Amino acid sequence: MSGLYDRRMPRTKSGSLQSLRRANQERLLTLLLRKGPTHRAELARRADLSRTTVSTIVTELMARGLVVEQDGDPDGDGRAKETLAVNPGAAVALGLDFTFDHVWVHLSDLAHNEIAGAGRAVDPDLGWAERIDVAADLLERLIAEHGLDRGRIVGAGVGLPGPIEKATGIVSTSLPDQPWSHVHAADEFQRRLRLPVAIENNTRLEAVAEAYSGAGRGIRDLMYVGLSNGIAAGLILDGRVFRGAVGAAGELGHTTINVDGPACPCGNRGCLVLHAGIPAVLGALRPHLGAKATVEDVLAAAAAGDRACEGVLADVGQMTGRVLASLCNLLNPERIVVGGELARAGEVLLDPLRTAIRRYALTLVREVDVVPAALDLGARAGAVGGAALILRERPGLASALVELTEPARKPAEPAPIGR
Amino acid sequence: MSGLYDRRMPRTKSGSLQSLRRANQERLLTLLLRKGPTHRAELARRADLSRTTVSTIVTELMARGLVVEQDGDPDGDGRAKETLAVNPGAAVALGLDFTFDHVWVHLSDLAHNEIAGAGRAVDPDLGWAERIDVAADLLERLIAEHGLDRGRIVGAGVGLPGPIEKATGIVSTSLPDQPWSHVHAADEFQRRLRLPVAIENNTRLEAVAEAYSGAGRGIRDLMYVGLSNGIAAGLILDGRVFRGAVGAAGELGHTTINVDGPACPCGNRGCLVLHAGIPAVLGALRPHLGAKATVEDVLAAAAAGDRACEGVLADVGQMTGRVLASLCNLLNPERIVVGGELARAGEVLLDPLRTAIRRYALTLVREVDVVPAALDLGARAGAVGGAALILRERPGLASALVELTEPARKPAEPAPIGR
DNA sequence: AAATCTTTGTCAAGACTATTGACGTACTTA
DNA sequence: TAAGTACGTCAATAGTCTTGACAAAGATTT
Repeated sequence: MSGLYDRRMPRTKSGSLQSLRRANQERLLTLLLRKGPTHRAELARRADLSRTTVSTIVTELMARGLVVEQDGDPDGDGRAKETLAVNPGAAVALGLDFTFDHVWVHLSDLAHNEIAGAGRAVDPDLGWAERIDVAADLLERLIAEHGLDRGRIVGAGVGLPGPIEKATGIVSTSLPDQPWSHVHAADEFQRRLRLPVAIENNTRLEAVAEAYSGAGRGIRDLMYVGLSNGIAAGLILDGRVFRGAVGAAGELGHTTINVDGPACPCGNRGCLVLHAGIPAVLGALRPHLGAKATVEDVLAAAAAGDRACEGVLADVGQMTGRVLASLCNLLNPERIVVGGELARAGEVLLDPLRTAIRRYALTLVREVDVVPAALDLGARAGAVGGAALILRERPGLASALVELTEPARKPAEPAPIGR
Repeated sequence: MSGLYDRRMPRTKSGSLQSLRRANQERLLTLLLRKGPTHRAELARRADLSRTTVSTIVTELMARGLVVEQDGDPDGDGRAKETLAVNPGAAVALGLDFTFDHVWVHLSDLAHNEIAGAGRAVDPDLGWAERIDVAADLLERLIAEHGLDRGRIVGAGVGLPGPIEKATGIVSTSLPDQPWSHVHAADEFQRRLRLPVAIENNTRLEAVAEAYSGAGRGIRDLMYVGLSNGIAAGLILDGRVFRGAVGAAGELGHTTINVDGPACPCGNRGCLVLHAGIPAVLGALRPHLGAKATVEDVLAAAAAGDRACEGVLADVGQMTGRVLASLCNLLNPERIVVGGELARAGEVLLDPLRTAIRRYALTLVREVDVVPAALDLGARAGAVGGAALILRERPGLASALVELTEPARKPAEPAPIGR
């Protein structure tokens, strides 16, 4: 996982006395980041430190602007607690998402609040370098517009289409006409952004957004399923993003559901995506709605009670559910979040999906609950997830925050974002 | 995961000065346990400690008998290194495995070497309590026979048939006639063994044995597939055992491979196990080999070139491979280890399995390599895995080792193993 | 309304640990 | 044989955290 991150950690000699202080600073900061606002005595208990030590460290952190006092609830016996919290404005996380025809940029504060966001449609044929230019342009505007300090951006989570090779950070899609094919994305973004960068597959970022601030909050074993042109999964296993040996985990669309089915460009027959992807849905309804129908049209018609549309969406749910049933047997997730454009069909699709899981999965595992993506983010989900990924998984985030506010540090470098 | 472990950790105030020494002791010990023998300067670099500190700590650890000097390779420039290693005999890990007709007991030293092991066939109808009695009896004999110190056993990894509920440690098989159904195994073994206990599914323990000392050594994302009466997987994801939301992850046998296939007791139709489980194999060959044929007979016949047997085993491989292809798309493992009784068929089965994966999985993920289980452990694999699980995943093992050798500690308690 | 209880946050003194810098040692290379 | 290199150890120093005591702030009881 760390392969995707810049590893210029502050080489503090962990274990030494000098760094013991630093380590404890980071520990308290991490506690505040994870568990939310608390008071000093509680922190002391959690971190197994004395109240005295916590006091001195908190004083330092407050002087650095990383921690602020809130007015919390004056509950409980004894003297009133002085509630402390991480200063959400102390730093910013950046999320970028590149889909085949859009570029999205998102900035979150430390509390996952949206600071700013923007998106722009791009020509599907646009090259990758130009796409980065678009993102840089959007980012520059947001920074200028909101008067942000570049030095306070603690990392960028970047979503790209296709699998990302974990070891190298190269986009290794097998389709040669994809703009990102074989681009060493980790390096490129590193070079352009001068930030710790995490490259991730689009769907995986949507999963992250749902897992940390959407319908999957607090779930350790989560499966996010994106139903759109392709069908893919983003897995959160044991509370962490799972990527697979080479970063290719999550492909669902090419699961065979019908050995004698139609041929697929992938080389097999009867793949799920041929029956349940958006092109298949539109194809099936072409006689009914005409050749120019869009997903919007189908969803609208289904919502209005059109039987044919309802039927096709129900089939999508049923077939997807059958595949998910097997995967539930294998992975036993606690929750499945269904997202992507088709998921907006709602219960017309979800109900048959649930039924299929209950029917085809084993007793214990079919207790999984299946919910629609909760975010009204739509296409922005990927970029939101990118920022969330940084806030949750960037190694040494607390360390970076302390570093960022080092009293005797040289003035922030220019940190060029453009080329 | 920690739910399965006894949590009586030494409540040292981590972060305090007193425990800083302890923490560093444990860190060096952990380094030695994980990375194998090294010398002081190397340890200092790895742990970011000064050579001086490492020296003093190592002296203490040697006085406690946890670390010993070896004669290592005198390579490199400069003064010869004094190679250090964990004293393998400093502690013992216990593995227990309960299959439907056997009880296995295994003791490993800290270097995963076998100290002792034993097994006994039991009546399939035997109750769970009596099975524990059998295990306790075997264990007592081994302890007596080898003159072992009970106080040095640092934990027990226990394999049971069926899924184990992660939160409670209850065996939650849905079959009411299983001896372990609904037994609160974690509690029971805790009570009987007075040890940190990890309860795990049999197949998962076999996976652990392969992962840490067999054909899957060093692989972060590993899939172990057990082919015997049932068909199940044990997953090592991101280097750790994966259990799923309620501990039921790993079921492969009831993946539907044929919608119109025969009915299965699980309620579905055309499950893989109906076509590729041992009963199915024997059933298919009954006209050919007779009703009394065993797996041994089939394997022997296939090895001798019997076309019918070869064909059936090849079919098992092909069908299993088709299912694994989908799972590779989802999980993108680095290696698949095939174990269980049927895996002993060798290439007759593995070759079609590989072919199916290459044919049905996507480009990137089908580079997975597929190997047979390397251990000549046979049925003992589960017990070996139990001990390995303790050595690799027991939280605070290093801590326990230090604790164990505390200079001023009260004499080891009787630690009754029987009732 | 006063007294008591409980818990929080701070202060000063003391205990402990790890580092620094220097030294002797042991082995390799020229 | 001499120089070079890296390892392991020693004494002195600097730094951090804890202990124990105390004032502060609110809740509860009398």
